[in-house]
This record gives sequence, structure tokens and C-alpha cells, in this order.
Amino acid sequence: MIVIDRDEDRPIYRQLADILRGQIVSGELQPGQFLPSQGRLAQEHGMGTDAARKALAVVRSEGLIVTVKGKGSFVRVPEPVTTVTIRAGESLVARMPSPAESRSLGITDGIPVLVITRANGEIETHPADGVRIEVKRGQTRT
Amino acid sequence: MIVIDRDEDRPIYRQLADILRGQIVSGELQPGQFLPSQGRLAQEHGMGTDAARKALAVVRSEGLIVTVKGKGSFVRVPEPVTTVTIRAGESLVARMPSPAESRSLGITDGIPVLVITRANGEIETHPADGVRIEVKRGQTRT
DNA sequence: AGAGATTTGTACGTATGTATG
DNA sequence: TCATACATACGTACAAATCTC
Repeated sequence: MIVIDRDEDRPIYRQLADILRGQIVSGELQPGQFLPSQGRLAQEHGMGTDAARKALAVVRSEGLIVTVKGKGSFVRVPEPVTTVTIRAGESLVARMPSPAESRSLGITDGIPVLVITRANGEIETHPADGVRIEVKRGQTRT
Repeated sequence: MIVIDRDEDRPIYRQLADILRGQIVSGELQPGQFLPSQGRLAQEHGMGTDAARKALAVVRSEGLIVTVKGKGSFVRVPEPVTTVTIRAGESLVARMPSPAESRSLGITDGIPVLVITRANGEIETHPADGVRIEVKRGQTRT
């Protein structure tokens, strides 16, 4: 087991974030599974609640976990992959959503948006989570 | 001037984040211009340093500011827009970068990455900042 | 080079509010 | 109602980076 080293030059909350990330990407923590509470993480790793909270915030900002107030943090269940098609003459950009967009699209922390400009000038905004953009042959008719 | 209202049901750090965001998008704060220090923000708005720091973190996570240790936070200067072309048979996804990707691409907080799968199977990873994806007619040769 | 001021970052503590079960 | 867990907000202290003199 990896332990926290206070003599390392990296902050302890980043060390804990690395541990949690490792457990998630390795599959030791499965999608949907709850992580220990902030207080328990702090206790188990010998740090203050503040540092444990920060570690969770790092992993959350990477889109790996979801935190629900009053319940806890669990490993994000991957969205089923949906495909969006674009064609010649169209374009897109990716960025972090504004607060208004986050609300209207129901986006959780750490999920960018894809903004597509269609050939007819219409704008489409998608949460990037689970969305794969595929380029199809042909051109959209106006 | 908008003031902080502690009786509002929204946390004061989000209220301050709204104020700062408004000043940036309205152009009152120009790109490259430094924001007041955390201590000054806290003092001016009658809150603790903690709340002012959190407000800056919110705006930073939206990609609006950059913070440099020992100096302060300034409004992000927009990257010049570069265009990346994709063609039929290719695909892309957008997501937040892993820490390793952040380092190797030199990505600041709040910037997603665009991962393009070329027709020949090669993978390209771009910081999404200032990148516009354009769909061109035709097909990549293998 | 060095000293000091400023500013951000980390880390701890406590208290209170709010959501969940 | 009660326990648990997360969120907000305050405080303190010290470390590290930057800048100026």
C-alpha cells in the first residue's frame, strides 16, 4: 500500500489524489462504488479533513468521481457512448461550460462541452461526456 | 456596485465569483490585467481569505483567469485561434486531461483536451484552448 | 547578494448549516 | 429524531515564489 510521505516535496493532498486516482483507473474501485468519507480518508491517511477534501476535489475535477452532499463520493459510471455526426463545412470547439450552461445541460464538475456550428449556422451544445464525434462523408443540406 | 449579501441562499464565494466573472466578460477587467490579491478581495468584500480563494478557484476552473504563485491572478489572454482539420472516417472526443497530459501539453487549469483519432489509427491530443475543429471534404490517405 | 514585503499555497483547527438515510 | 457526511466560513501558522530595494 502506498502511504503519504510528508517529507516529499509534493503536497499531501496531491499524494492522496494520486492514490485515489490509481485505485479508480486500476479498477480496484469500481464504477458506482463509494469512496471512504472525507473524515475517514483523513483519519486513515493521517491528515486533516481539509487535505482529504482537496484530494477529492482534484479527482472530481478530472471527472473521475461524483460527490453528493450528505451521501459521499462514488466512482463515476461512464455514460454510454453516443455518437454525434458532423460533416464538411461544420466546425466545433471544446471548452468548460459557463455556469448557465452547466445548469441547463445538467453538467457535473469536470465535464467540458462541445459546441458545434452546423452548416446552416445553428449552434449545438453537448456535454462532452460519453460523446464521440464522428465525421461522415457528405455535406449537410441547408 | 454589486455587494455580497450574506442573507442570500447562495454562498458568498459564489457571489464573489459571479462579480469577478461579470467584470471579466464585460471587459471591465481586460486580458492580462491583474485582479486584486486574495487578501485585498477578502478585505474589500468583507469575507475571509478562504472564501476569496474559493471564488478565484471557481473563475479559474472556468478558464477565465490564470494564477501564478507569488504574483497573483490575471485575466487570461485568449490563445490565437488555430484550426485543426478532420475528415471523413476520423473521430474525436473531448475530456479533461490526466495529470500526465497536463504536464506534457503544458495545460493550465480549466482547459480540456481534444483527442483525435485519425483515419490511419494515429491519436492526436491537443489542448482545446483556442482550437477550432473544421471539417473538410475528402478523406485522409493511409 | 541579501533583506524585506507581498502574494499564493498548504495544512491545521473549529463552528455551523444542510442533505441523506 | 438521530447519526452520518458534505459544504461553507472563519481563524491561524508556515512554506514557497516573486518582486523591489
